[in-house]
Amino acid sequence: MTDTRARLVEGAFATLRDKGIAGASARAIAAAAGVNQALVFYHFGSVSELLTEACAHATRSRVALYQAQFAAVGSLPELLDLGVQIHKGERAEGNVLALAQMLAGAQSDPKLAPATATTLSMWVAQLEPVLDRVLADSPIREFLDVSGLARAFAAAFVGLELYDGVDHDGADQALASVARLGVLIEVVDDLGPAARALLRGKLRSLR
Amino acid sequence: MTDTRARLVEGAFATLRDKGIAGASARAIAAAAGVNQALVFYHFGSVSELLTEACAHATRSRVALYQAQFAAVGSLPELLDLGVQIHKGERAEGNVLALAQMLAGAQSDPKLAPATATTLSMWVAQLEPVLDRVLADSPIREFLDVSGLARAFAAAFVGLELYDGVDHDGADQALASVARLGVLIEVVDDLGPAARALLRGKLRSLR
DNA sequence: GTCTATAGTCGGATAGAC
DNA sequence: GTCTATCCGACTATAGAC
Repeated sequence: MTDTRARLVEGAFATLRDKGIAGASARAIAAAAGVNQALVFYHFGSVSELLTEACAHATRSRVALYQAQFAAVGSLPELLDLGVQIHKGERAEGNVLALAQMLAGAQSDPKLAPATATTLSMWVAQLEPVLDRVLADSPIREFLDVSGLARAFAAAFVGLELYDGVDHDGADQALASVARLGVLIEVVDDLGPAARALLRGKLRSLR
Repeated sequence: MTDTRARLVEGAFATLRDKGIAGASARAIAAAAGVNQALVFYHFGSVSELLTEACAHATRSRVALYQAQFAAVGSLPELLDLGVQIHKGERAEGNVLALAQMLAGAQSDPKLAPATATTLSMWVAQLEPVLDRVLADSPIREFLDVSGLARAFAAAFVGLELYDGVDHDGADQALASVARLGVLIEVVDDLGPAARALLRGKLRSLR
């Protein structure tokens, strides 16, 4: 990737993060990148395409960063703790916020939708096998839709990030309560063979 | 409220829902309301203030609509079912989507933040007492932060709504999996006195 | 209260010099 | 590949007629 292209991609991401989708104009992006405004159109054709590229690039690098940590997770509480940790890291970095802005923009600009869906699915793809793994021994696993849960968690994350922007304390409280929910499930899993068999039976009867 | 004011409030909401925060200009809103563009500024001073008013008004009326249903909820699965139902109703109506757009806009326009936080807290205020009530007899209640959970659910809802805009099937799957999670908690609550006491003890030791 | 008209700014996008 | 210059549409906001 040439220097100018890279600067534009970086500038687009920073603008999306700092000024939101409503403020991510070609001029604002070019200013953040320190290049001429016309180059946005020369290199990417349109602002939407540049934003698409920026979002994909940023997520690729962040997902790669966390891959090892996802792989090291061995229990649900650990996974939720990693989630809290990622939330805090990405809040500072602004990655999830940028994704949220893309999601908001995609509701009315169809050109942004495919890239946004792909970006979100990159996080889901990380989450799903881990969730599958930590629930492997649990009696509740066959009752749950792991793939759906992974999607729900990813979407909830985005919502929490947006919430954080208008009520920081409230969002922190919400995040902490979710982390506690993980411990709860772990405890249930650890009730002993009798309760475990009872639980399994009850769940089976409900399917 | 005079006719013009009411039309503008209605038009602002519709524009926010249909064109997103990036497309909610004074001109677009006035066109949707069928009134002159200058009247936005005469009646509300600025677009931000009109959006603030529109969001508050829409949420007030929708929350009132669901109040009876919230009051009738007697169990966690019922609450989650109501959540799914509200999600589907509001998806059609566009209320949660409008809130999501306000949240996205508030990240970069501080003038929108207070109204957005208030709007979200109106949903949380509905949710919290119900959550408190359906968990009243559960051994897990004293381990959970009900207020935080209510906030997490509200934020997750917003995230799911945004997700829905770029991947309808994925969002539906996510929503269904969350509803199943409720049944799971109910089943755990219903394991019998022995397992219940055991669970209570384990949770106490973790506090 | 409502309208027209308009000032002034910012936006996407392109043409053409270098 | 990069720049300047520019077209033209859309925007916020206001002034002033009615």
